[in-house]
Amino acid sequence: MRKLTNWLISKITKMEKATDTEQKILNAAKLVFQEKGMAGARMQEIADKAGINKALLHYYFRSKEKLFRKIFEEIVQKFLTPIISEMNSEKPLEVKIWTFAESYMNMLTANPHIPLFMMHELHSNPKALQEIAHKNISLNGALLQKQINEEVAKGNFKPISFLELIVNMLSLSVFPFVAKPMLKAVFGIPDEKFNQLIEQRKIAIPKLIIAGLKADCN
Amino acid sequence: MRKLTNWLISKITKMEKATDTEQKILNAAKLVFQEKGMAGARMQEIADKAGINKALLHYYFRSKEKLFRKIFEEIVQKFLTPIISEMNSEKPLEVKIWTFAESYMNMLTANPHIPLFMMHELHSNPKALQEIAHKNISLNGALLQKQINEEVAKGNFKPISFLELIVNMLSLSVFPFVAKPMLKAVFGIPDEKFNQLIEQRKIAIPKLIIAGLKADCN
DNA sequence: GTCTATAAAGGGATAGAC
DNA sequence: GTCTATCCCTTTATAGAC
Repeated sequence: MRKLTNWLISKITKMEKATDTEQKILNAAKLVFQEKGMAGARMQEIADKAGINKALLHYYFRSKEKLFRKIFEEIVQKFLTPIISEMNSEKPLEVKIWTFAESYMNMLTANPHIPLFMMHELHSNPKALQEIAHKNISLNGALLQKQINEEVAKGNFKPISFLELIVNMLSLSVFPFVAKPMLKAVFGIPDEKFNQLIEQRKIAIPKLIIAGLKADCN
Repeated sequence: MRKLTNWLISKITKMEKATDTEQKILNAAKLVFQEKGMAGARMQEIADKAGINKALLHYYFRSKEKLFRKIFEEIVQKFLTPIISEMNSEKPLEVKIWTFAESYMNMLTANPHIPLFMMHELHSNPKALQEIAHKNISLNGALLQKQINEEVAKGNFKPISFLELIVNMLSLSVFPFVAKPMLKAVFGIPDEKFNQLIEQRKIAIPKLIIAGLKADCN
């Protein structure tokens, strides 16, 4: 009986330690991969940041490749889900435009490295997304286009394809985070001023997008 | 006399070969570095693409680091010079906006990998640009701001900082090239449709920017 | 200048003890 | 589960012949 109890305790302890360690690894890996990319990341650095050693990394995730995929999938999800679910919602078009900019830039402010990381890795391995993309809900372009066309019919908006609209919104929202190092260097912008710029864009972007849509602006 | 002639011919031949080989290396390195980034690039691949062997790479450029810097500087120049010289020109503001979008996207169409490469490398080594930036002419923000303020005073434009304006123009023009792999995967866009999108944006971007500036659009 | 061969370092992955 | 020690392949860089 005593033996059984000890066995249980040990088992549970190990399980807790396991999930704990696994989480520490994932957190460390997320940091390092986002900072250096797949090619630039070093298993040693991930181990150090997680407070363990390389061997244990391979015990949990058999290879660098496997560990990377896990992180990559998670980040792709985080990047795409908000866009897709917002655009697929039944809200009125103008509401979507307003809420998307604010909520998305909030997410990016909390995770500023996501866009550049994702774009870079996607560029060096375009097939990687194909599989992941199919696991997710996909964007309902038809719905969005229908909403646009309704506004056009009412004489409120000029015609535009949903793709153009999304590219415009993504460009204006995401690019500053991708270009942050350049903006800092070329214009000498300190962090504080960058944050102000982002804050201000949560309002400026919807305004710009809508001004571009309005039929009475030539 | 015959000997001297031969020596000269050999010397000249070697010189020609030298600049020729150097150029082949630089071209190959440009391709590989842009495709894989500094960390992902392999000297072997550069040598193969240049039609020579690794040893010769090190003969011309002592290290991967040195070769990379050369390429990186050239690309930064190519990315920044058009923006800066266009914005520093004395043309009227609206003309700048129109010509920038078209000429810049033409350059990017011919060199589609430049933005992502530059952003990625700048992210992993922010100090690198500091030195390069100082070698170049810098953007004259005061001139641009003066032009904006004049239009505001005339009642044509709403107030905006030159930084916001530039970030908007850069975002809309550059982001599609950075996001191309994602757009292809998520929206299933083939190359041909992507090119159409870019072509169409040469006109759509200036229109959008100016609609956002016009005082009579709310 | 260009090559082949090789040194030297880096870094992912495994063996085996605890 | 976690560690130390080590393997071994990859990749940068150099030596030396032609």
